[in-house]
Amino acid sequence: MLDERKAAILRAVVSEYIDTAQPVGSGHVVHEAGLGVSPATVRNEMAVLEREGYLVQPHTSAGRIPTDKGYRFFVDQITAPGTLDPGKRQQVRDFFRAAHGELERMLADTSRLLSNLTNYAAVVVGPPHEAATIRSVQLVGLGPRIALVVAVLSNGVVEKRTLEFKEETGDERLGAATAALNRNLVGRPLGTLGTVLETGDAATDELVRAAMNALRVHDDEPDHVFVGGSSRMARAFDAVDTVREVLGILEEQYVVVSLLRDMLDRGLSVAIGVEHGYQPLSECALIVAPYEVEGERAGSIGVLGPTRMNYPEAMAAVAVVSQRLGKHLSEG
Amino acid sequence: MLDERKAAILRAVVSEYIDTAQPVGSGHVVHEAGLGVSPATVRNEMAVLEREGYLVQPHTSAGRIPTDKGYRFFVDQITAPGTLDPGKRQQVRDFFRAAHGELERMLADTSRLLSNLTNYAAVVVGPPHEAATIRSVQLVGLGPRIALVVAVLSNGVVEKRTLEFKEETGDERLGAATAALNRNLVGRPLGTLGTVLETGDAATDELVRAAMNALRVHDDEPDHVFVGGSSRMARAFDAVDTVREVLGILEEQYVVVSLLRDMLDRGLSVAIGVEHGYQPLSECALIVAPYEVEGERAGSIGVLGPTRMNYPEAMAAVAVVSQRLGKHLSEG
DNA sequence: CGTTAGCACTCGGTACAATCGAGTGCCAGC
DNA sequence: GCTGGCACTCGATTGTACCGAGTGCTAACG
Repeated sequence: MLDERKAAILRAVVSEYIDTAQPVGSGHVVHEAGLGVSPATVRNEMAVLEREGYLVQPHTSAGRIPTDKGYRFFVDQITAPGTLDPGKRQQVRDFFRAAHGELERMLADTSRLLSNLTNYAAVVVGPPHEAATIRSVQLVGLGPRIALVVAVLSNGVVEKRTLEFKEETGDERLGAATAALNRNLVGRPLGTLGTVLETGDAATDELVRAAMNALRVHDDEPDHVFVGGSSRMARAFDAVDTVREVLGILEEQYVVVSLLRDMLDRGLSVAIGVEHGYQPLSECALIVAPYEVEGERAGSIGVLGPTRMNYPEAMAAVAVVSQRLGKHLSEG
Repeated sequence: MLDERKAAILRAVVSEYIDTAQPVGSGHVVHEAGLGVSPATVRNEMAVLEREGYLVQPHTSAGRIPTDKGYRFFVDQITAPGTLDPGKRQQVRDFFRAAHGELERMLADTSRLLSNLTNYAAVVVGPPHEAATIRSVQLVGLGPRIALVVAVLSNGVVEKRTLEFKEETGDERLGAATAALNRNLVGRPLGTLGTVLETGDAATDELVRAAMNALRVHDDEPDHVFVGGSSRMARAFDAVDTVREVLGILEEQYVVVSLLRDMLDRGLSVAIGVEHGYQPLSECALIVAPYEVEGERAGSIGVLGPTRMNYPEAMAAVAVVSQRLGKHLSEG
C-alpha cells in the first residue's frame, strides 16, 4: 500500500508523537529517521499521507499527528513479538517467582504488575465460571433461616450464594442436601447443572433445588475481573472530562469484561480508537491477550491507554505477562 | 470562641465557597447571610477571621476562602444530624429493599450507592475477619499436590487459601483432616485458632497444621474493602497531579482501611485536611461512620471528597446509609 | 464605640497588538 | 524526482492597557 519511504516517515511520526505528545514536523522526521532526504521531500510525502488519512494537522502550519488509521498501520508493521527491556523482564520474573496462594489475590496483583510495566491501566479477567467443573458443594447454615451454598471449582474459584428459607432448617437437613448435591454435581461444569436426582425426602429435594438455582450462573454475575492502575489514566488525557469518563467505564467491570471478550472473539489483539465499537472509549487503545492454563483458554489480560500509547512496549508486556501467567497457573 | 456574627459570616463564606469554588467577598456575604450590616463591617470581621486563621486570601484583593480550621468550625457547628433530600432518601430505601444475596456484592453496591448520593468517592469496609467465628472448614483437593482450605464464617464471609504439598495427598486424608479441623475449629473466632487436637495419624496432623497455618489471619490480608465512584475524584481537583495521587491512594486498599480504622479509634467522624495525619490526602476531607450488625460494630463506611465538600449533605448520607446498612445486615 | 460611607489601592483576568518561530505548500532549478 | 528557497499561516508568547471585584483605611455618624 505505502511505499517504504512513506512507511518509514509514518513510523517516525508515530513513534515521535508517542514520545512527545507534540505534533511532529518534517524537520523532526528527517532528524529522527535518518533517511537521507531533505525536509521538503518529507513534507511532500507527509502531504500524501495526510490525503490518505494516516495523518492530520491540528491546524495549518503545525506538525502532523497520527490518525487512528495511522496508528493501525504502525502496529500492523510490528511483526516481531518485541522484547521487554531487561529491567522489566526481571520484574516479571521476580513477580511470578514470588507469587503465591490465592487465585483472586494473585490475579489482582497481576493487574498491578501489568500496570506498573506499561504505565497504563491494566485488566485481568479470571477464568470463566461456566467452564470449570465442580469439585465440592456444601451447604452451611448461618442462622435458623439462612444458609450459604459454597461451591469449590476445579480452577480454585469458590462460588457462594446466600439462601433464605421460609421455615427453620436444621443441620441434618442441610447435611442431607449437601450429600445429594455432591452426588449430583461433582465433576460437572457449573454452566450445565443438569437435573436433580430425587432423594425421596420432599423437603430435602426442595432445598437441593433452591441451592442449584442459586448456583446457576446469572447473567449479571460477570467473571471475576481485576483492574489495576486506573489512576494512571489521570495523566493520559488532558481533558478532565475524558479522564472522568474513562475512569467511570473502568469501574463498570462488566463493560470491561465484555469488551475484552468481544475483541478476542473477533480475533483482535489491539483495538485503536473505535475499532472495538465502543464509542466512549474512542480516545483509547486497548491491547488484549488470552492466557491458557493447561492448554485451555482460561482468561484474558489487557492494557488500556490513550491512542497514543507506546504500542511496542505495551504489546510486549501483555504478551510476556499473559504467557507467564498461564504457565504459572498451570504449574501451581 | 467566635461571637455570633463572626460565626454567621464564617458559615456564609464556607457554604458559599462550597457551592461556587470561588473566593467569597464581603458583598456576597451580606447578600447571602442577610444580617443587616454593610459590606464594610463584614470586611472588618473577615479581617479578624483571617487573623485568627479561619480564612485566607488567595491574593490581595480577592475574596476569602476557608482554611481547614474554618471548615472544622463549620462542621462543629452542625449539631442536628441533618436530613437527606427526599429524592435521595427514596433512593436509599429502594436500594435496601432490592438488595439481595451476596454479602460482598452487596457491600460493593453500597459503596456505589453512597458515591451516587454524595457525588464523591465512597468506601465500604466489610466486617473484620478475626471477629467472626468459624462455621465450617473444608479441604478440597484441586490436584494431586494442591488443595484449597475453605472456611465459612458466621457473618457469611468465605475465606480460602491454597495449600501445596510435597507429596501426593488423596481424598481420604483430606477428609480426615477436614473432620479434625471441624472438630477443633467450629465455633472459634478466626482470630484465635488455638491449638490442634492430635488425630493419631502423623500425616493427617501435618495436613491439619498446614491448613491452620494458612487460615491464620495474615497482616497483609486486609479486611474486605470496596471503593466506589473513585472516578468522581477527577472533577474534585483541578490539579491533575492531585487527582492522580488521590486515585492512587484509593487503589491501595490497605491504606484506606487503616485510615478509617484510625479515625474511628480516635473517635473522629470527620477528618479535614491533615486531621487524619496522612499527608498525601491533605487536600481531602473524609467522613466515616461505623455500622453495627446485631448490636456489634461490624464495619465502617466513608466518603472521600475535597476539603471543600458539601459536609451537611455528605454527613447526612453517611449517617443514613450506615444505619440502614447495619439494619439490613442484621435482618438478612 | 461600633458602624458605615467614601476612597485609594491591589491585582487577577481579559482583550488586543506585536512578535516569534515552527511548520507548511509551492515553485523553479538542479 | 529531489531540493533549496520563499512567502505564508497560525499558535504561542510577550507586553500593555484596562476593567472590576475586592480590600484596608480613615473620617464621619448615631
